[in-house]
Amino acid sequence: MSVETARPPGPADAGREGVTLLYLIKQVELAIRSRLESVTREAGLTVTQYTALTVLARRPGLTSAELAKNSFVRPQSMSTVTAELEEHGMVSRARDPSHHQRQLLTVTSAGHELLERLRPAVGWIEEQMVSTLPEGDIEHLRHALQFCRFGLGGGWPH
Amino acid sequence: MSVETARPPGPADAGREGVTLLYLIKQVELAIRSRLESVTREAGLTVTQYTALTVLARRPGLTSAELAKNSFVRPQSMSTVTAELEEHGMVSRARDPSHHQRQLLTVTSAGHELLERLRPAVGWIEEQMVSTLPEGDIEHLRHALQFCRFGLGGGWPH
DNA sequence: CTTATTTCAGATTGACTGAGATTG
DNA sequence: CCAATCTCAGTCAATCTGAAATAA
Repeated sequence: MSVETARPPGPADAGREGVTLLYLIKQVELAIRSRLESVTREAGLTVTQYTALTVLARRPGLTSAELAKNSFVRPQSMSTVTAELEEHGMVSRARDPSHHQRQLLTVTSAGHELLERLRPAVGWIEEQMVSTLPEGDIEHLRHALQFCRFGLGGGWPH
Repeated sequence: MSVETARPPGPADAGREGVTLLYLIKQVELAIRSRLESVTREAGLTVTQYTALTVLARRPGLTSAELAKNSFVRPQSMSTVTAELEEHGMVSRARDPSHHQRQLLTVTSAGHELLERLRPAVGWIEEQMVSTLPEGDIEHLRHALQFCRFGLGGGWPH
């Protein structure tokens, strides 16, 4: 409600009705990625590497394959990312004693320091993004996006 | 491992709080792209080509450079996309009489037919995505995403 | 001369597929 | 033997950068 009236004066709103949610999400993601890349590149990481690192910081002890499932990508794709993160000294890989082919991942102290160093800049991107959102709609948006993710299912590309 | 299976996010998702909006949008976009690719590839187009085609159908007469601005990418990137669309006979390029180096783009009849043919499958992806959303939240989500896009501004990568 | 548009050539990122080796 | 994990090698999609030609 009053979303219409509270809307910021977009440049060129003409012909913008009927824009699909799929298209909107793509555009927002593109805008996010370009800004995130400026932040992570200054730290020597790609956006994908940084993203995996943040997930590992929240869920230590994951394997690369589990991390892949969690991120909806193939194990092979995530494997290269975690290998690069280890090369950069951001994570360490230790063999699982009971499953010797699995490698348990943990964020190193250098990794944690880097995450702390980037936190303000990354937080600023999200603040900018929601800065024009009506008060109280942020949590609503978060929940809606979670529903969208599960609506699309955990299925992999085929 | 308790990797989240097909289940809407419940109130007790320990360890999932604090997931950033940036991360959620990335994941939803990834899920969308993989499904969209299955649809467009069957028609011989990439997702990027299809997306540009839908924008051109809504806003005929754009140039490649204007389309690039509209899509938050560089002119060089969009130029290759529009060239490919012309090769496929989906769009036609006509010189602007008053600005002879500009090429005005219009969707051909074949392009419109293809869009019509793909519309049900693409619509089905969006339906699936919002199928678990509480009733009435879809328009709310659309508006919130538009706010996010304007919050991030029209800035290009640098 | 400057600016915008287009085009060409090459690099990078991030995903994919397939195949092989190891381990439980 | 089977399933899961990890690694290696190659491909593809989509963007970027830089440089050059053309036209207003």
